[in-house]
Amino acid sequence: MLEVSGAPMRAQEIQDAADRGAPGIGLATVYRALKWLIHSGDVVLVELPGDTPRYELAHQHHHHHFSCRSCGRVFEVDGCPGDLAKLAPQGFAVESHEVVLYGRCAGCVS
Amino acid sequence: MLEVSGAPMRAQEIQDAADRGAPGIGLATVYRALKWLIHSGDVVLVELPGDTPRYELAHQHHHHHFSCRSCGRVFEVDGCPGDLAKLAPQGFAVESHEVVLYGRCAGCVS
DNA sequence: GATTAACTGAGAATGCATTATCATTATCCA
DNA sequence: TGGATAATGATAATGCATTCTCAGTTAATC
Repeated sequence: MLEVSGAPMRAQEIQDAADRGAPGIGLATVYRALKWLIHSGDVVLVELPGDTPRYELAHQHHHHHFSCRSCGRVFEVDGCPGDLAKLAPQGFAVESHEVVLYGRCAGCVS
Repeated sequence: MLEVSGAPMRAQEIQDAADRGAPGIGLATVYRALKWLIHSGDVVLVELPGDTPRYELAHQHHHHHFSCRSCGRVFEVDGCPGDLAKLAPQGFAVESHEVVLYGRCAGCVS
């Protein structure tokens, strides 16, 4: 009933996609569905610096994101630099981290 | 004329600080000054996921940020995990990256 | 000191994502 | 089929950072 592509989508993009399958879907309905899905843990809010909020299917595995400066699309990145706790100053307790890569995606590099 | 602490500050915080030194400073003036300073390269806009924009003095050295979940303050972190280009999928060109650590700062850990 | 130009602060206006409102429509069950 | 209840869509309202507006003030020039 709610199609979420592999990449994090903006609420507006989700509405567009939903509207393509079932014309007449309102933004309010999209937000209502997102509210549920986030609450149930099926969807996760993804906020990248300087970008409007996006939503993606909740994955079990830890991952990060790649933002293409050319086309604006956001991709998931499986790898992780690993232990970043040692970067923090003495006495700081690191509980989690976010990594965002910027550059050009395969489609925009060529 | 514009005092910027070691940590990235919100526009509102900058106004508060400026107002303390020279009462009557308006937000408009703060934004006008920021516009200049950013344009001249002396100040950099720092956007952390899910947080309101902050501004910090432009440093030459590459660094990242630590956001304290307890007190909300943001600190600079000198270290860097290094080469993150290998995390991206085949064919993706990584040009830069952002790393944000979350946890508790020294003051909030104790 | 008078005139002009540049700057300032207060508050209105804007843009945007999100939420609330509410009349309408679909669903369910007797 | 009818009536109660829940879901929906359009749109207005909200909250927020930021920009615009404009009258008043300061600074600069002659």
